[in-house]
Amino acid sequence: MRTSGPLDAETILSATEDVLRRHGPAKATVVDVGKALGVSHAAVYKHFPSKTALREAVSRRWLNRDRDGLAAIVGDTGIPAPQRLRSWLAALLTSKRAKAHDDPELFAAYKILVTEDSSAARDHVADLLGQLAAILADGMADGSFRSADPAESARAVFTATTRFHHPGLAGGWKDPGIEQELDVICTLLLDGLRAAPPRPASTGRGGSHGHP
Amino acid sequence: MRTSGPLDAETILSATEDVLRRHGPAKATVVDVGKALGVSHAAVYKHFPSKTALREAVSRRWLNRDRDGLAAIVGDTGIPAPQRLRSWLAALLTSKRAKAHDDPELFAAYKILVTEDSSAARDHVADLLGQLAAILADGMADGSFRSADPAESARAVFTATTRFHHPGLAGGWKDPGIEQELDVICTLLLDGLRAAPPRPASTGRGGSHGHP
DNA sequence: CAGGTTTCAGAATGTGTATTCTGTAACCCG
DNA sequence: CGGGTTACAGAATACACATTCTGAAACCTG
Repeated sequence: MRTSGPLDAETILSATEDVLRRHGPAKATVVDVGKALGVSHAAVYKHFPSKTALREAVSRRWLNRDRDGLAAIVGDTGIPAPQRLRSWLAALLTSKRAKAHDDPELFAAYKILVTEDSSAARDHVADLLGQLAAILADGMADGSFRSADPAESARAVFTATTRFHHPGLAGGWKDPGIEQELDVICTLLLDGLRAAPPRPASTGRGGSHGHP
Repeated sequence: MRTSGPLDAETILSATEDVLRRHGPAKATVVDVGKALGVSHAAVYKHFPSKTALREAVSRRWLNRDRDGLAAIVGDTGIPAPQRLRSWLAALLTSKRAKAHDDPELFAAYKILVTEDSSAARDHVADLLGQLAAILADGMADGSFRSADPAESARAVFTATTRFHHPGLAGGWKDPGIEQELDVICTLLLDGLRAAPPRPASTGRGGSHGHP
């Protein structure tokens, strides 16, 4: 099946992506990948140390396509930060949902990474948090948002929108009202980010939890 | 094993709960429940139409214990709504985490209900949303929160805190910083709920999603 | 000697059959 | 006749055994 030349990592990754798409992460084997390349499975192991590493590399590439799409929104400093945040979160949902729907097998592979807490998944989250933080920092700089640690705020926003991007909750993305649901939460979060700290009287802030 | 008298639903539920705890939802059988009661498995079917119904009933009871504990916080109108909201969410995390940790098998049974979208799970969520809405309504009445539809706001707050109560994400509850993480999000949400609608100029509200 | 091959051990997975479980029915009994 | 029993069919599960897969090694070759 291989047309010419020596095997390189990119070629293997593409073949693996195809195999994964065809058979799914549960049934895809390294032998299949070799077969797709017209090569023995051991040849694949010359380029990747393990099946796991191979799967990770494929997912990484696949996830980076999302990331790069979202980066365009982050970089579009023409529109104000609050709107950009909204767009970014909506686009995150859209692209995740598209992946889950159009590429269920690769999505399943990604889910495995997340449950195994692999570095690929962690890095992806870190990338997204970085993008969020960039938007928030812009907004804080121009006064749209009140000043705070952009990284901490980014994590809060990301966590508060878990239901719209966590792969384990993908089942709920086909819900009809989901876009509006995200909209409501965006509004709530934007109000929270924008709010001036309330009159510093005792309005119940502070570390005390627990039932009194 | 049954000490006396005729079998009633409550007795069966308790026995089932024990069996579930011992064997887990995957291995527990109706025959086991019968054995625990000193009765044939068919006797159980005189009181419950199916194994699924039995599992649901057990989970319902188990979940209602959570709900009743949280209701105490809702009813404690002595403390201001914002603080009550904080306490309620913290207590929700605490009790869910306790259940996941102390009763892993029953928790697994509950997880099954959620993934199957059973009525027991839906009802439980509805109960919690009701409690949240009550707190929010109180806060709106006394001016702590700006006026809005309490039910819609409740859903937003509930969704925004998904990571702290959704059983599918229980793995993250042992995270050391989780209490603080919840705290940060509480603060953000409370600010959002409290915020006066910002100057009605064009600060980017409205239904437009998608990458521009 | 980079980049491929065949071969192999032990782990993982599949397969096909025996057993167990669910849910129903027909049957007792106090 | 409510509340229990045993008996049973078909679905689900467990188990033992055969196959396949992973990853490593030793071995070719331009």
